[in-house]
Amino acid sequence: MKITRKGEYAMRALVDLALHYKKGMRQIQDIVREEDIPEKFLEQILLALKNAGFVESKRGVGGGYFLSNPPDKILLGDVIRLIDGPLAPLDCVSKTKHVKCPKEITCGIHSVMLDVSNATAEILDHVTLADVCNRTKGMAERRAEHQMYYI
Amino acid sequence: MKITRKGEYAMRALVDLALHYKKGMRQIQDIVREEDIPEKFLEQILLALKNAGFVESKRGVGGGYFLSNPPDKILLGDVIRLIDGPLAPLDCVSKTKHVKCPKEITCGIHSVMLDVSNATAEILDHVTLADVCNRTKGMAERRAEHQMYYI
DNA sequence: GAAATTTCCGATTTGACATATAGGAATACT
DNA sequence: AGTATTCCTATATGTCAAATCGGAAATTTC
Ligand code: FES
Ligand code: FES
Repeated sequence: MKITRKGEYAMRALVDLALHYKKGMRQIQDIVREEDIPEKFLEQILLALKNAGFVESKRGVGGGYFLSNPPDKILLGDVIRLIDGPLAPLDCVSKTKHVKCPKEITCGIHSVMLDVSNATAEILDHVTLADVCNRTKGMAERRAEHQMYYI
Repeated sequence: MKITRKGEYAMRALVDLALHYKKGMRQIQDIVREEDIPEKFLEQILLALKNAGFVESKRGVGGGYFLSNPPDKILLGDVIRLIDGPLAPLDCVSKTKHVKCPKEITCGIHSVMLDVSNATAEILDHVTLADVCNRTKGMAERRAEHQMYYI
C-alpha cells in the first residue's frame, strides 16, 4: 500500500472536517487555506468522498462540506481503500487479486505479505478520525509542556 | 510501501537461489524457467542485487549467481528497501523524508503512519529468506496431507 | 587463440498513472 | 438577477514501472 498525495490530501481534509464537526459548513477555500492543498485537486477528492458517503455538501452561498457521520465512526482504512486502493502491498494478497506468482498456493512470500497486510489493516481499521484528532492534540500538548521549560 | 513487480521478482529470485544454496551456480535461464520472470528484466534485478552485496556471480561457461550469505542471514525488509524503497507508506514517515504536511510536528496522521511503518518493519525485518522457504515447505506439506484424504 | 557461454551495463521504449488544471453546468442564497 | 459555491468532465503534464535492445567484458572450452 502506497499512499499517494491524493490519499494524504483526503485524510488531511477529513481531519480538518472532523475538527469542525457540528460547527457548521466548511468550504473548500477554508480547507485549502488551512491545509495547503491545490484547490481544484481537493475539489475532485471531496467529490469522491461525497459519492462514497463520507461527507455531505450544500451548494451556493453559505454552502460547504461536512462529515456524514461522527469522527469516531470513520475509519482511516476505509478512506485509504477508497482513494488509494487495497491496503495490501502486493496485488496477489488483496481481494481483487490477480494470480501472478506461478505457485501462489504454496508461496511463502504470499504468506509473509498476508501477515503484513493484516498488521496494516489491524491498525488502520481501528483508527478513526477522532483518534487522529486526539493524537494531534496530545502531541501539541506534550510539545507545549516541553516549551515551558525554556520560558 | 507498494511492492512493484521488480520487488516481487527480486524476492522470488532470491528465494530460488536460497533453495539452491550451496548446490553450485544458478544461471539466469534456470531462474527464468522456474519462476517465469522476463529474462532481461531479471538480469537488471540480479545486477542490482549483486551491487548491493546480496548475491555474487561468475561469468562465462558454467557461471551463474549464488547468495553471498546463508539464507537465514538475508532479511526480506532489506531486499524490499533496496528495490522498492522505504517501507513507510508515506514519504514524510521515512528517513529520507520531505516535509509535506504543513504541521508535521503535531500531525496525527503522521503518528498513525509511523505505527504502520513500524509494524511492517517489525515483520519484514525479522523474516529471512530461510523463513520464506520454510513457509513454502510447510504450506506444501499441509496441502499434501489434505490431498491424501481424497486418494 | 578462437569460439562459445554467460554476466555486465547503458540506452531506449512503452504505457500507465499520479498530479494536477481548465472550463463550464447546476444549485442555492440574497 | 446576480453572486457564491459545489458538481462534473475533459485535458495536460510529468514521472515511473516494466520491460526491451544491443553490445561489451569476462571466463571456460576446444
Ligand atoms: S503469490 Fe504473490 S508472490 Fe507468490
Ligand atoms: S506529516 Fe505526513 S501527513 Fe502530516
